[in-house]
Amino acid sequence: MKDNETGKRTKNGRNAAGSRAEARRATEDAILKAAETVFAEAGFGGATMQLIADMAGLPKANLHYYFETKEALYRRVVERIFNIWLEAADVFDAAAGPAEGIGAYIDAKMEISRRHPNGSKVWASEVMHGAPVIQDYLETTLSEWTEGRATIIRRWIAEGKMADVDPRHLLYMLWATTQHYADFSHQIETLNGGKPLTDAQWDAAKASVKGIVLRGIGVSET
Amino acid sequence: MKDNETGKRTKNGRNAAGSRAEARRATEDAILKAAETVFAEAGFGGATMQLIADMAGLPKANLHYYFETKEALYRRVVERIFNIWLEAADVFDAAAGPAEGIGAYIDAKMEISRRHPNGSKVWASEVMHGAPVIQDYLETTLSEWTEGRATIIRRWIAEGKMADVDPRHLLYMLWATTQHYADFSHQIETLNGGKPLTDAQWDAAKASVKGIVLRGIGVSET
DNA sequence: CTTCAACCTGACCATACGGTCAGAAAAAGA
DNA sequence: TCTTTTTCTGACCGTATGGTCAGGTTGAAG
Repeated sequence: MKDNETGKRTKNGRNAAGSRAEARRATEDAILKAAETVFAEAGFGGATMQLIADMAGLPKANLHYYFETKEALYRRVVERIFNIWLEAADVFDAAAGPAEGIGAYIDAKMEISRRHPNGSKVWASEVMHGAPVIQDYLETTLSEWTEGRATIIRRWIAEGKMADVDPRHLLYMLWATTQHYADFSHQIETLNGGKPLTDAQWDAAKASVKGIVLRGIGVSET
Repeated sequence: MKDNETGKRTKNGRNAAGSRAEARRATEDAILKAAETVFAEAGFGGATMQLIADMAGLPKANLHYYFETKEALYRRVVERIFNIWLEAADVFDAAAGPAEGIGAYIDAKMEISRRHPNGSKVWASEVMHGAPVIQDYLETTLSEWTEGRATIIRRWIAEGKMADVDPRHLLYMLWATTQHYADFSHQIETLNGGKPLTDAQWDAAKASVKGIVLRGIGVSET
């Protein structure tokens, strides 16, 4: 490939300014972003390094300079979305009661589905295929997270702040309903006349989910 | 529809139970079942004809005698689960009101998640990757199905039998929550101490989902 | 029995994939 | 400037995959 850009920039023009470390991070980010898209669209088995390289605008061999293997790259993509996923928990912990906590959690997770649909899909795909690369996360971090949140929910129930429902199944319902808008976005889009949800429709979706769930656990919406 | 075989017997009077047509169907079924498992575990891209052949106990070349290509085989697997999926709608239509109809629909779909987890995963995977082979189903059959059920729900709302919720988002919630128990079974299993849900736990899951959803739409459980 | 179509399969093929590597180019350091 | 380190890349390689095919086997029909 030829480089006929102005001399000041680096060859590919991507890392015009900044230190070596910054340039490295920027390239890694570009690769990770492309990989997320390709893995989401084709699955791990269907994705090819060549496709990821093309989408990132790099030669394939360069990918292997930044990420040893396809598995290593995939793992990084999965870890990335898992962290975003976990961060949504913060709103849960800070809440005084279920209306606030669960309502905010639904909002946060719906926002993740909207902003990171590809990451959600990669995560769903990974778990669906038996979590071959993040089984340890499920057994440690996620397990602890779930137990912690279940404890909070049980306390709210004991305090009479919400109906007596099984915390586990409530959490599964929250995950399922919110992730559905990312993982099945194509189906939703098709049923929406082939068009993505508008901002207003996203708000309606959030309101609908919150409305049913909160009423379902005996909490009046705020 | 298959025309009835003449029921003839072989010259030596042997039982004709294993007629040619029956044998063919049995082999096709074995292949489809193996394919469902492999596609569910590895995704379309990760699945190999060799793996499917091994699981079905046939030489690979034999698969191509029954199914022209990998895609054709995959399509048949997807169509199969889609039909099972649609059948669950029957309980919806026969119902007099939401408590009955939606309650029975949840039960039916939870039962599908339990009995056909692999099929559910293949379906989810297909939709997640943009429905490359069943887009037409989404646009025709599923679209009509959804509109029909939405109409029923709107009627129930008009008759004051349930709260005024958006039928679409209610349906998405039903699909999401029930399918979650199939698609994310591995995660649920891990969070359940590494063991599959017992019969009692499945009953609890059903009850929990029905409880929250029905209360959420202002219907007292029956 | 003989015939014939349906069924089955080992061996093979072209392709595409993940990954490697020698060495060029660029940047940093002296 | 010259040297060293990091970054980049075209060309290449071994392997595994989806698919093919010629020829063998089976069993029903006549």
